[in-house]
Amino acid sequence: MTDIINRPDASDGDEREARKEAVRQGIELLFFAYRDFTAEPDAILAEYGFGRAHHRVVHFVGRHPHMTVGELLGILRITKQSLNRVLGQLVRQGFIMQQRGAQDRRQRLLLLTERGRELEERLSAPQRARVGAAYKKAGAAAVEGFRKVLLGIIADEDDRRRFAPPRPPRR
Amino acid sequence: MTDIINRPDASDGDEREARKEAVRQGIELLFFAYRDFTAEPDAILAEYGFGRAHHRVVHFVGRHPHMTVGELLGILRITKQSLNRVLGQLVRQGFIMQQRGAQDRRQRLLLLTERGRELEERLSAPQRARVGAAYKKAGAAAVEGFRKVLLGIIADEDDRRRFAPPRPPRR
DNA sequence: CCGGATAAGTCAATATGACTGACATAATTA
DNA sequence: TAATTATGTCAGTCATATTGACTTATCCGG
Repeated sequence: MTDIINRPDASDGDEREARKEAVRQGIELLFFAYRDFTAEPDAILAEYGFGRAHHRVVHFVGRHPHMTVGELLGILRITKQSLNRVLGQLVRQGFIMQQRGAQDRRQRLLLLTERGRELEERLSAPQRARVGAAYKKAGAAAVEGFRKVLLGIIADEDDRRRFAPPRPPRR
Repeated sequence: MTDIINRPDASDGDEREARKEAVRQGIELLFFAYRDFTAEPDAILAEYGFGRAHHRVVHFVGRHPHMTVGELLGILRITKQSLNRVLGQLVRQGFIMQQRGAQDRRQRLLLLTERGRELEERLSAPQRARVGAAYKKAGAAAVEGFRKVLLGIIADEDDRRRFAPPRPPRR
C-alpha cells in the first residue's frame, strides 16, 4: 500500500527524502502552473476594469446556471460583502442576470446574459487552450493522474463530488 | 444531421464536446485544489501578520538559498516595489538574511535564518501533508501524470527547466 | 578611467480583493 | 406570530499589487 516505487537498494532515509523532495516539487509546480494559468485571463479582465474575482464569478455562473448567491459564496469561500461588490458590478454592467427563485422567492438565481457568455468565452479561451494543449501533449493516462492527484488535494467532500468522471459510463 | 441519440462510438462532434468538458473540469479542479492548498498556510501566516506573499518568498528562498532579489522577482512576476515591502518585513523581523554577492557586490543574496527555516517548516507542513497524502492515495503513475500536465501548463521554458525528474538516474 | 547599464532600494499615489462588524429587508418555516 | 434564512448594504481596514520617478552602489566596455 505504501510502496510508491520499487527500489531494492535504497535505504528508508533516502526513500523518505526523495519522497519529500518530490512533494516539494509538486507544491512548486502548482504555484507555477497556477501563476501562468491565470496570467492571460487577467490581461483580458484589465480591459474591462475587472479583476480575477470577476472571472471566478463568471466562470461558476456559466458552468452552473441558476445557482444561488449562497452556493456561489460557498464555492468561492469569500464573504458576501466581498462577493457583492464584484457581483454587483457584473449585474449592473449587464454580464449577469438575477432571477427570483420559484420555490424560494428570497433566492436570486444567477445567469449569464449574452454579454456574459461572450465574456466567459473570451476569458476561458486562453485557459482552455493552455490546459487543452497540456492534456494533449501529456496524454490520456497523464490526465487521469492529474485529475486523481488534484481531487486528492481538494479538502471538501462536497467539492470533490462536483467532479464526476469526465465520461460517465451511460448504462 | 448529427444523430445525438443511439451511438455506440461517438462522432467527432461529441468527441470534441467531451474533450472541451474535460478541459473545463480541469480548469475548475485547478481552482479548487489551489484554493484548498493555500488555505492552511494562510491561517498560520495570519498569526505573524503576514500574507501569502510572505509565504512565497520564504518558500523560494528556502528552496534556492543564495538566490538574488532579481531572480526572486523573475519567479514571482511582481514588481520590486511589491516585493520590497514583503521582503523588507521578513528581513527586519529576522526571517531572512542578505549577503553581499562575492563576484557581484551589488547583489543581495537571500538566505533563511534559523527563524526563517522554522517558519518555512511550519508553513509547508500542511501543504506537504496535503500533497503527500494525495500522492500516496493516487499512486506513482498518477503523480507522473500530474507532473506532466502541470509542466505542460507552465508557459516559460526556463521555469519548466526547474523541474528535473524527481529521481534523476545517478550514474 | 569614464560613462552607461545593472542590481537594489525607496517614495508616493492608486486599485483590487479580501476582511470584520453592524444592520436592513423580504421570505420561509416552525 | 416569531425565529431563521437569503440577500444586500454601509463603513472601515488591511494586504497585495500596480505605475512612475528617483537614488545609490557597483560593474563593465570602450
